[in-house]
Amino acid sequence: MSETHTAAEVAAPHRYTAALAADIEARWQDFWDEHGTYEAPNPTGDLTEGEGGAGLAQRPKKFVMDMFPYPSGAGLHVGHPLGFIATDVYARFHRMTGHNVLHTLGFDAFGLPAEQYAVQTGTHPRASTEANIANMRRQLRRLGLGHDKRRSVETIDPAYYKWTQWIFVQIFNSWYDPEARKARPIDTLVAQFEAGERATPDGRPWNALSAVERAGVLGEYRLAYASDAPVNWCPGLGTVLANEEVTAEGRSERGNYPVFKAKLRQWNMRITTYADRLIEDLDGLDWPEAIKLQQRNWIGRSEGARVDFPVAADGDAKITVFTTRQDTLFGATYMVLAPEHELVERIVPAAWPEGTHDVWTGGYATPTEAVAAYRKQAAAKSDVERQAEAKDKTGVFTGAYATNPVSGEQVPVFIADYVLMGYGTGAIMAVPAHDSRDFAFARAFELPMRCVVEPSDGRSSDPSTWDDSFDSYEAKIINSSGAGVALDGLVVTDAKAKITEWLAKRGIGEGTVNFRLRDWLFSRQRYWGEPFPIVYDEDGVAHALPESMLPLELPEVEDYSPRTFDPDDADTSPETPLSRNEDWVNVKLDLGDGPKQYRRETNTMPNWAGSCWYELRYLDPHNSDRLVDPAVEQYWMGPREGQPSGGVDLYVGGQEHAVLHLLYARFWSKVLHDLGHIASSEPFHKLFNQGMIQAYVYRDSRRIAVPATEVEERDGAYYYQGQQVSRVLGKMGKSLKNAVTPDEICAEYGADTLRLYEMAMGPLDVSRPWDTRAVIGQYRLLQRLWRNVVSETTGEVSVVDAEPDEATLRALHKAIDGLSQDLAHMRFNTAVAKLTELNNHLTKVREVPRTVAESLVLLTAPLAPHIAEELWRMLGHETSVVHAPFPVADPAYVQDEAVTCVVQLKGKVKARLEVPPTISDEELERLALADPAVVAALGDAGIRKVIVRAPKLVNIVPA
RNA sequence: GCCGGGUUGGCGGAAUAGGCAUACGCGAAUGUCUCAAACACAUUUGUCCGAAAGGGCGUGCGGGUUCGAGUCCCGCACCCGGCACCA
Repeated sequence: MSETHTAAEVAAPHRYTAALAADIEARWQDFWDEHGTYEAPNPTGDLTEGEGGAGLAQRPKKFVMDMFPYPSGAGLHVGHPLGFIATDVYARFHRMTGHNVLHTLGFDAFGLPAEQYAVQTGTHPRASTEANIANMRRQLRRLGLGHDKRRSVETIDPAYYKWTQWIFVQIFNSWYDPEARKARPIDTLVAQFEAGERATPDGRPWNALSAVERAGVLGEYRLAYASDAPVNWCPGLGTVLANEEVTAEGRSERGNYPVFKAKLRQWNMRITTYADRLIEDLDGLDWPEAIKLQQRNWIGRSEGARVDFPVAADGDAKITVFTTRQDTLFGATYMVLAPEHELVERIVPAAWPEGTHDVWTGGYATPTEAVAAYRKQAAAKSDVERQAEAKDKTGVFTGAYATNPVSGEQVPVFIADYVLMGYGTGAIMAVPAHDSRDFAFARAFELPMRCVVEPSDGRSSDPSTWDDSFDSYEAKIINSSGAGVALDGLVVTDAKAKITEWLAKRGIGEGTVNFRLRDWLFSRQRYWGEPFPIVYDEDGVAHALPESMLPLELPEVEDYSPRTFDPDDADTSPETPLSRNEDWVNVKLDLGDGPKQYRRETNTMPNWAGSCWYELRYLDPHNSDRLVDPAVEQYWMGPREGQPSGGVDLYVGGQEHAVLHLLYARFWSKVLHDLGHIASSEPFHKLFNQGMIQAYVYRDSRRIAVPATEVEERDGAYYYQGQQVSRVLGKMGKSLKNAVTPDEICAEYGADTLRLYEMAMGPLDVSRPWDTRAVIGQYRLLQRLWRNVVSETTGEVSVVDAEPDEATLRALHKAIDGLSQDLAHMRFNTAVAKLTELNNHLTKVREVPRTVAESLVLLTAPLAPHIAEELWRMLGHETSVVHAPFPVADPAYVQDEAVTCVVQLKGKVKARLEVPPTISDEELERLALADPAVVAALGDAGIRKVIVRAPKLVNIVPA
């Protein structure tokens, strides 16, 4: 103790202060670690021990999970732990209501930032990542989060990524059987080929194919496959990216570099085979509708038809289009191929046909020149430019004509970049009268339009008079009769069905479903990721490593930095850091047919890989024989009542993962389920998106952020070093100079105060601004709580062994009831408010009865566990409050003895009556009409009607 | 452009199921304690009129349903998020 005691310290030497909080918190954090307080028992395996391990079968379980953090070098700011605190409160509440609760936290530690940081500072990514993890573990421990530390995983741990690689091998060694609607081992497909049940592409028997040919055939089926395909190449990052990692502006999500299309040999996951199931199974999940919708939109299912248009000059060639409006086939007056479409070379004639319109040729002498020029121009265009020019349609005539299969009409074939190679078949039939894009193109190129859907908005049926196309699903089809089929008079849906059937009968089309979703590009030209468990033999055939060779550890290399290029130089190609280690790349292995020379795959997996399945490893983190013990997985995640697909009971994280991580994880889950490795077919049953904690950003006249803590407010304006600065709400972060760390708040008030503040700020799913000033409110609450149980002068427990009075009992049971419901439904902000109300009530009671104090402490425990443990111990309990039973409300005290009934006159409150809650309507009406204030307000006016809602309301309507 | 979410005091927010608008907290004002300040504690705090009693007005804007609307319906404005030439 120092010499200079403040007056308050002298007057109240045992007040709850930051120093006392720090002492309490450190002690209990040590206690929890020593006693394994948060260890949840498994039904079998090495983790059957754990607090409350007995009677596993009788107790409900709860698997509560956060999206695990990426260990950034900047450490945590107060925004990061919001979700962690929420799940912790939720987990603690469920422990106290008798659940076996699994709650832990790992680290998603492979990925670009660690590597970029490592390159900048010259440290190995493992070293910087481990240091970051250690720092974050320290910061998180300070918050008193009740994690089962035995179960924490790190994706960079070889013991962990052994199983990431193992899962990759499972996916590589399977195919999707559309009949069974599930993934099956690739052997079952080979068996079909061998037995001749399934024909090879060229019809030869399976055993007549060479090993290379067989590998090629199987590659068309494997769920993980390498292929040459146009991919997103980002020279600035030196790697290729998944579609999901490219922004709408055609730039990289990380780093914001330009992204180009380049044809490269890359690994992919056949996620498209699961498109339907990924949509269907959303129905059984308890997810925010907004997120489900985003996933549905991303997968983008659309029903339509494929239709073949024979090329007029080349009887064998046909252009297959995908359309959702096959009912408008009679209105198709031209066709468009994507510029890259492979049919283009084949159909282009030597010369322009007789009478070719001038605007169609682009001013070139021959179709070949025109097409080549347009292709070049289109390829050079970035996605940004392409979108900016979306309204100005460009294109060029190929010189070829195709035959409309229903009208027999010859329609010109164009190429134009408004048709995308990656969607549908890369070719469309253009119906300018009923599609706005085709309409714009037809206007620009003076192409004919035919109205085949009767306009229902009063316009004429002559498209030449229109400003835009007409689109309706309720309208009737017109002008659509021809060779063998007539659609006139049918509404759109009926016309679709009829024409689809007709096309199918003729073998020139069929009803089909198309998806926006593409296969998932799975390889990266990076060092800091999981190596692929794949080697290539001398013929270039890929082989998966057997389980006995896993994990395939990430080798040391001289230079782990990616080869990056001028961000704008599209004519570059990636170089993998792993390829620089020749000793590692070239290996002699025995994969079952004797030692042979192989070459390793030198790409690494994307950073999503490790997060696609980590929930499973939490369950059985040390199992070296299996990914997860089936009995353990069944116990924690198996399907059950109301959770048809099984999964984690609660998963909390940010909205930014709506499609990426959540879609990938669902896909892996389904494959593992199909192959019989897990009982659950969805990883996360309930998903909750927490909002962001925002912070004010102050900028000076040069728009540069200034340190937020040094800004002063005067008369509604803000000043930094005398200069006025602007204020906007933004993200919290180091670069914006507005980050507040949990460490500083813990130092000033303690972790319990921080926890309460974050929970009290507002509903968990809403974003709101951080306000350091307001934190003190929760500090005061804890001081009041402390004072309600402990004397500030003696430090002794001050509760009395007396019966609580009626009002206190009602306040207590109301709080118990309110907190029970609020915590169960994750309404943490109102839970804190109710705890505050109870505390405020007890502050007014001179002496707090022991029984009430004990309940108060139990109610506090999920939210502020340290102070609750300390008070629980001081009240004489030997065991931790963590597993103490949460109080149960007595309904007799939840309801008020007297209810305030409002008496309204035409909806305006005129009087209040204190009445018993059981009062009858008749009695209440009598009382209300007799009330002097009501009589006075009513005056001479008669009564037309009286609405009585006993016991809360009477509304009188005067005549 | 399309889809989704939102708009309540000076601020964060509360309001089962259409029934007392503003719980709880911050801030502010006043007071107690203190030589003083800070802390803590107590009281007040939507707004307008009024000395008060009391009254008027109030949940983004305009309309509607209803005895009664922050809540339901129609139209509009603004803000935030997602998707975006997807055939």
